[in-house]
Amino acid sequence: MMLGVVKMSDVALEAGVSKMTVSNVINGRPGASEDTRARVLEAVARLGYRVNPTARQLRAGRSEAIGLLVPHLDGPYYAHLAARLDTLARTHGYHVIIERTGASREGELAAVTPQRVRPYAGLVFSPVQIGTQDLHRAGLEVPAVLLGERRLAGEFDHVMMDNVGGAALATTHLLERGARRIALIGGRPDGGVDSMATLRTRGYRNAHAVAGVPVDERLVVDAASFTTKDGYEAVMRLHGAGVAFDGAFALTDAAAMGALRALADIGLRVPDDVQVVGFDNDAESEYLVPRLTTVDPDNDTMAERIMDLLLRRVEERDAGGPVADAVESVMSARVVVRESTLAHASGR
Amino acid sequence: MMLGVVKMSDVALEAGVSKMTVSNVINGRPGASEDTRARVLEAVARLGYRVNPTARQLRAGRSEAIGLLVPHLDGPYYAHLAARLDTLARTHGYHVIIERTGASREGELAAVTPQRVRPYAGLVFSPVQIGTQDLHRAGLEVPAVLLGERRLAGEFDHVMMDNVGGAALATTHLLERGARRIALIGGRPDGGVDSMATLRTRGYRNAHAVAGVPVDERLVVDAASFTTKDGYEAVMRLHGAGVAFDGAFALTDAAAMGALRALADIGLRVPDDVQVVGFDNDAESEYLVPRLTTVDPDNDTMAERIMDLLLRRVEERDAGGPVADAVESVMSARVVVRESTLAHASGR
DNA sequence: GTGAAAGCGCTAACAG
DNA sequence: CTGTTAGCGCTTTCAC
Repeated sequence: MMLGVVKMSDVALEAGVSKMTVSNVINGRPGASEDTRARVLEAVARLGYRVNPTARQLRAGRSEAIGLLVPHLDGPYYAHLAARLDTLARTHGYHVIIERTGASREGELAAVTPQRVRPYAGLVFSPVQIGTQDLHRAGLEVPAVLLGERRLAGEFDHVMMDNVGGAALATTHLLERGARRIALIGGRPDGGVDSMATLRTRGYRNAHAVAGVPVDERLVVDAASFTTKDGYEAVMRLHGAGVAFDGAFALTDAAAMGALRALADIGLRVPDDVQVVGFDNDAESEYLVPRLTTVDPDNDTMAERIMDLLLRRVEERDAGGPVADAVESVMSARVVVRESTLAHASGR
Repeated sequence: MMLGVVKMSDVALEAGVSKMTVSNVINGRPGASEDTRARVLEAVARLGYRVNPTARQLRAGRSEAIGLLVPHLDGPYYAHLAARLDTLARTHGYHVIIERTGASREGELAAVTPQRVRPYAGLVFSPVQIGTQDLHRAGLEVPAVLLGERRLAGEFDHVMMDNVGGAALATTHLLERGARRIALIGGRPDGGVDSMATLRTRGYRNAHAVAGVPVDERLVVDAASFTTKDGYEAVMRLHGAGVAFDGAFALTDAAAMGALRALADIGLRVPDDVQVVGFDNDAESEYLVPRLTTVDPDNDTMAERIMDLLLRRVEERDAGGPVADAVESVMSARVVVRESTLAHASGR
């Protein structure tokens, strides 16, 4: 049980070989006799040697850490994704490290600077503010998979959830159950750049158009950052303004939860007076009172897809071969029907 | 806009000085004329130079990253803590990197190995399975603050929430509101090592003892990992076994949420038939139906305390001076009264 | 099959 | 005040 840090030269000494041979054995490179290999491994075990990732990286640029850059960890969404990605990564000898960008432009730019990103074998990045141009300018040096709401044409693999489609599904579900005045909690007008909010708003409008139901613009209310509190306040504002509604589509389950609470305070029954649908299928949504109908964006499949693409890129880079074209992958969403919408269609 | 990575020698060349001078200027070390300093900084700006943290670390062992080792990110608890710590760290030029240990012994041991820990300036670690001995054996080389449920005597600073006291407060609150048969959702018998569950269970028993109310052991039901699902199932088991109760203390807000849902399914009204208290004061607990009375462990103050202690240790180490004794700090909890317990005491 | 030399980008220690 | 030398622990290159 020697004290101090054991380094490769210690192992070399112990095994009676050179550092280089130790390095070769440890990295599973060919060109070492069975005998030597065994001696080295034994020395490694005896001394409890572990490579120093910092040194390896300085020299080889390699590491076993995958960076996950997320705007925040407030809700269960990114936390769950992180857990999922980490589990997948570990089956391949990597592990995931999470960094918050704070959802600000500066935060995101800082997080993708070469010196912050270099320690990672690969990067999973969910950009909120910055676009392909910034990313290109930042000169991202490590394999990356972008993740997010917006379509980001460019040189990076990109996995998106189907925001427009999922929102349309949710809205159509409400329309089919007889709702005609559907509040959109967290809705946002189409602006310069797409975001989760503008895309889901688009889905809401599309569904109305298809069904031939007009949208009363007063039903579209913003909800700052889609938290429970924001959802609560949005419904309260709606009620305060005297806008009547018989359905509510909240852009997130968290916001839906706040909306449910607000409806209870107002004295409106769910689903009898107002039917409610959320988006995300958080684990908790199944246990709300009433249980929440929601859009399941299939995050588990999404996580698998992300890790798949990223590891492919990492290997591709290690192999030093040609670089495949960027892939764009859109996950498909589905509606999970629960108590907050009527069990039976009430005509149409 | 030169391509490739700009290194310190490039800056030195550009500024007409040596690498060492560049290093001194960049690190704000004294001993550089105003003139030189200006020239260097200008060159840095012109070339867009940024230090390579890997190299710096290999040489100096220093970094600006603080590692936060948590068992999981399932609930809002650690996610919120991470956000809080990160915000605090950034005001001091550090940033927080989160790693999941998976709450397993192996996961925790792996996370604290020298090579995993070395990249950090400091460590915040919430151990679940491993104890002071393991930590000592692991030979933690970086300043660390332990965080957690259990009392961990030893060489490390330690910030704890008041599990026993908080649980006693919650239980006393229920007793004062007239509850006499209080289910303990997630309760666990005192075993070899303290854990969040055994400590809160102890508080529950203490409060009963003080009030002179006996505990019916059938009211103490385990709840695997204290999730919403676990809370739901625990109450259902209780009901299935025909155990009556007029109060419920859930070890976490998440479990309380599941308990509320189960009570609704059973047809018991909260707080009229059963009064419910949670623990954590999650942001969502205020928006549940009914709003949840809960124990607020004062996580924000806790985060400040943690960062405070850690940065002090980091500076201490940088200064190379004597090492101060380990500090143990227990945060104090309070009860936040909401709808899930009766607004007026009903005698006693 | 194995090893010696060189150096990744940076900084501590000392010399000037 | 500024520069030179050495070396952190590892891997790439190339010789044996």
